[in-house]
Amino acid sequence: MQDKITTILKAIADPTRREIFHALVVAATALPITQISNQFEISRQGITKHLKTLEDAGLVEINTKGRERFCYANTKPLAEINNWLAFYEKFWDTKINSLEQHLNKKG
Amino acid sequence: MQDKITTILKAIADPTRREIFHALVVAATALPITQISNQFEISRQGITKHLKTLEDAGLVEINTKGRERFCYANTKPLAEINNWLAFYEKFWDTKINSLEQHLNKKG
DNA sequence: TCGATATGCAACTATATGGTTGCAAATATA
DNA sequence: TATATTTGCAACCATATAGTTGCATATCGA
Repeated sequence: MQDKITTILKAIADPTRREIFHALVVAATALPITQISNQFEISRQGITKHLKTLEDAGLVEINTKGRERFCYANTKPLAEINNWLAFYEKFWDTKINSLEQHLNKKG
Repeated sequence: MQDKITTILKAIADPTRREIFHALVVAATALPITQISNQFEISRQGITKHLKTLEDAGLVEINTKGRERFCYANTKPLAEINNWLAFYEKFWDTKINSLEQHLNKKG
């Protein structure tokens, strides 16, 4: 389907998913789905879908115990983004505005 | 509409847009739209749409000169992502797997 | 002035996405 | 065992997204 970095970026590009992810990161413990969905306005099924997307990106891991499914955040895949950003960091302040360069050259 | 970080993340979540952005970053000079679209398989209008999305995120700035529109990359908005990531970096290696913690507690 | 080039706008299509509801199945508990 | 709880699956809906084509307009250069 799509590459790893795209999957990760799409997962966190949605504000609701970022909220879910954040809630899981700051939680001291793994949380079952219903308990997560209680913290949000949208339906449990909506939450489940978001969790699936986060799981596909490796940002959430889910472990079944009895009838419950405990979810916890895994922040490691975010390193991929950091990695992607690293290349462009070089340009953050040092790069001379290339348009101006261009226009100056041409007059 | 949506907040800044969401706009930026959505902009770079698309692989084609990341390619366009990359091409502009590594270009030594600002590039007119047609010249950019020559580097890609999709139509010029497709490229224009992507450029609009990147522009909305502040990742591309466009300057008209005559009949041409020169595009150049601005990497600075990426700092927002770096900022967002910073919080979670704390958890990258130090965090104890919270599910295991939880399960161990319960037996 | 006339033709070629660069672009924007609008309409359209197909598919992805974020969300919903209803229902069935599995597990826990009284 | 009967009931309540947690969940997954499937169908469905509305909107967003990625892409297309056609056409009009503005500018450049001969």
